[in-house]
Amino acid sequence: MSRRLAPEGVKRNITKRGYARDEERDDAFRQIIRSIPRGRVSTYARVAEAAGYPLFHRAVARLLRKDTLTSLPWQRIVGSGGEIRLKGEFAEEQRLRLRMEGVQFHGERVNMGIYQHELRRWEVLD
DNA sequence: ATCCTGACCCAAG
DNA sequence: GCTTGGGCCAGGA
Repeated sequence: MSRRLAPEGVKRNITKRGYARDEERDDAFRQIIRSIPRGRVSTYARVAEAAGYPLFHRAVARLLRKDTLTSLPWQRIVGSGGEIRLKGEFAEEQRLRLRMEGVQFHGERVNMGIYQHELRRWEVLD
């Protein structure tokens, strides 16, 4: 069976909790993140929006911080404008990983004009 | 409940 | 170009 993530009718854009299971939201994020191919990148905000949860960019960052070991290509998520948002050695690790995938930088930033991946707005589960 | 902080973002200046 | 302030959501103290 399949279902749309963030189905119609789910309330969004409101500041109260509890309108969607956090786990459901995180699954939506994981789907989107895994859809980014090698050598391409996307941003926190775009992942959130594509998953059906605009304004939840910070939640994407939280997930990546906590969920690094679940085979997510975390290095492919960067800040708007291609900025690396990790700090210190972690930022270096991300740059290294991206460069190994062939992503080139313009100064400190990823060249988004070339490497930004156009995300599909929804994904099918199962 | 309040306060602080963060792998965020964007409009202004 | 960069810096700032305000907005955003959620987790932890």
